[in-house]
Amino acid sequence: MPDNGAALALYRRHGFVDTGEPGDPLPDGRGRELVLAKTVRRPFEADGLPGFPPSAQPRSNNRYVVSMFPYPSGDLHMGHAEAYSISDAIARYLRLKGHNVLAAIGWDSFGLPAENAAFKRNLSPRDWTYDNIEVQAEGFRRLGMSFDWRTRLHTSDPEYYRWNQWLFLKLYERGLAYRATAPVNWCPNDRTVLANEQVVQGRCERCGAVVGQRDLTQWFFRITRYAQRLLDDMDQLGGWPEDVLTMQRNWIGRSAGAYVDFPIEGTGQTVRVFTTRPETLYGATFLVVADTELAGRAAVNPVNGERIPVHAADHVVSDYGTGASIDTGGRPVDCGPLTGRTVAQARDAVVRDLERTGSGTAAVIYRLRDWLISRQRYWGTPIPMVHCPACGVVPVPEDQLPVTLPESGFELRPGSGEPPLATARDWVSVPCPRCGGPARRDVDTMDTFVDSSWYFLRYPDPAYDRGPFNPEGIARWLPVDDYIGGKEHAILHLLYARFITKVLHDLGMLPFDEPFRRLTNQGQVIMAGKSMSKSLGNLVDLQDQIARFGPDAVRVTMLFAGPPEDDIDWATVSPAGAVKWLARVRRLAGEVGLARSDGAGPDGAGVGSVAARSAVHRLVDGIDRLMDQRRFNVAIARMMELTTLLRRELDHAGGVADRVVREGVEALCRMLSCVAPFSAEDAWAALGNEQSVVEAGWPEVDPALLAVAEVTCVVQVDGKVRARLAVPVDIGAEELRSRALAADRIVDELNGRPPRRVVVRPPTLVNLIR
RNA sequence: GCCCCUGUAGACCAACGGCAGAGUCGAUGGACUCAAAAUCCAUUCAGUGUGGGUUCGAAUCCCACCGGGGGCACCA
Repeated sequence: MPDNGAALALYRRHGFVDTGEPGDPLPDGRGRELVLAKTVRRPFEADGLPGFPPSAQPRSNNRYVVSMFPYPSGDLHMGHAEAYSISDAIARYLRLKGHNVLAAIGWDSFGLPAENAAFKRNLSPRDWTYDNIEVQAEGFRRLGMSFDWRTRLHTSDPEYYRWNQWLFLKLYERGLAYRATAPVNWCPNDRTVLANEQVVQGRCERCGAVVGQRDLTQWFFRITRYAQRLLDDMDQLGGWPEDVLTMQRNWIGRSAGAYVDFPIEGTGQTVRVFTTRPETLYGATFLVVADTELAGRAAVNPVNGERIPVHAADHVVSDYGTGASIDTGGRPVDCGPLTGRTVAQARDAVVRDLERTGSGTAAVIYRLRDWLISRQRYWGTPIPMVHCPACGVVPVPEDQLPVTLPESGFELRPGSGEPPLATARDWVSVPCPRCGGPARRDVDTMDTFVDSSWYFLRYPDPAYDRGPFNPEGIARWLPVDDYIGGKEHAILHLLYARFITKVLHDLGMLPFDEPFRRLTNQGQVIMAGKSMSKSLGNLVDLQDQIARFGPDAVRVTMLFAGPPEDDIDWATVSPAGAVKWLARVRRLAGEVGLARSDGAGPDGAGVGSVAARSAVHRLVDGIDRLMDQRRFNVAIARMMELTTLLRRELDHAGGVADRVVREGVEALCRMLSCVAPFSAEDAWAALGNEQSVVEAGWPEVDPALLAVAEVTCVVQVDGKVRARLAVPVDIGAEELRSRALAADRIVDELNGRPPRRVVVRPPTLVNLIR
């Protein structure tokens, strides 16, 4: 624990005791949050779960919960705590509801930060990465995350990335991986390729030199071939937030229109233009091209033979559409022979005409670009290709995978401008798989988005060695029921994962073609309006918060702050408030548990009130629905309400031995275990239970108790409340109408004049309009 | 510039088109205490960004504007 006297005092006042490591003896038996870690861990680390590894469990009762896996940049931070508090609440809820749940964890452990850190501190990217993973794994245990640790995988393990290479070969076989020239950021001073995030305002992040562009031949995945399916299959994504779907739709950017060829006078050349508005071609005023070569000449409009000028402008992007555009001056359809037709008719007519004369064709284009996967980096998956002077580009045979990274004998930041792997001379030289002659390995590594586009398929059996994933595991768990992650991955990661899933589906390896049924976004944790990040400084330290308030209070604070997708400003929330609530629950459970062990509460005493019992059951039912809707903030508010209700009932009605109170406290502990596992476990044990609360199941609701016999009906006059009536819930419209009209206050109000209109909405509302 | 989301007490957030308040924090008062802390109880405060519209009835649906957040962008 950090030296923080005042906070620690608060923590102790609420009954928490710093008992050190789990397993240490209890000093006084009151608070034992930290000790309880061992209780909470047990079912998920040692005993195993039904249906894991893949067995005969039916898919129908299995639930697969995945949070976007972490990058091991250091210790866990506030953002991790939020994301995994959400996924853990879902996993624990589903377990209580009787599902077999696979809650997976792994690490996205390739990537540039490892290389940067290694270079700066002169150590190996591998050591830095795996040390951080251990720190994070321990952090997750401290937070009480109920992962099944047997899913654990690291994308930087050769056993994992060999399947990236396998995947690459499959895409290559199907014509979905190809080489093309593309520009990269190039720092002339460091003589190295830079990632976009290493370019700050056009300058190299490290040395400040102006970054230029350099053309390199690189590998691409042909995601554009799947553009239409990626768009169409969004119909299946009813469990996704609408705004994420909108973002993906915009990113794909489908445009339907036509290509039109404009002959350029005096050159014999034509310029091809894409337009979404072919019906406006009659009004074309000038042509705009990206390159300056043609400018100043005249183009001939193929629809009417008019001569129009050609301008050059740099706003025309050469790699979108055709690199040329047409300005129609916004002139309307009623030009030339199109007058009087609808836009759709005019469009069809123009396109037909263009196709007939051979000067154009209907076309659909997409904003989406192919996926450039080559990285001139070390800490990534080597691209499994060999360049042979005789045979050209040759794939590494599958049985020679994995192509492992060299451990030594290379430069991480070569001054020559080569990629790091190019300096691993021994590693690079390889006999050509085809002719056996001397050849060179591809010296680039893959974009880490490749790693993350299929990892969720491997979790059910991460040691599987006969393919990228175990088909039985797929049959038992996939697709992912609940996927949780930040909106910063709304486009690229999710689009790539959808793409790769479709490719694997087309390879006959997956029975589905959308990987994630339901997506929950979490917002960011910010501090006093400022976002936290490595570069800006982590304004709030997770470990410090845990030390001050305990893991449960941190989790509850995260979930209670608002809807999951909203940002949390840590300056506006109160972990101390969460501590108080958890302590209240524990006191309740302690008092009720003590009553039993003391033998207090003689039989027949404290049978409890029906009204209180009904209220408890209604709350449980409501919390169930709220959890199901992932509305944790409201669910927790209801749990707090239940806590208050039970306290009142205990103090002023039934007492400690009251059956309703006991039933309510037990239900509360079970539900609480979704969001505050340590405290719930503690309170559950205090009630005298031997088994873990996670095995207790979700509290049963008696439907008979949900019904309320009597409700308050509001009687309005001209929309203003004038009277309230206690009425039976099943009251009929006619009966309610006459009772409302007979109410004293209403009789006075109407003063003998009958209302013009009466709106009756049984059983809660009557509105009289004068 | 285009698209999406969002504006509710001092703060964070609730509210099937039907009584604006479930919950939390803060503040205030009380109980307990020699006193304080902790605990318990109670109270306070908004008419829902602004202006229109639809409706018997609008925080909720529609339109416009203003503020905040996000996505795309000289994208044809």
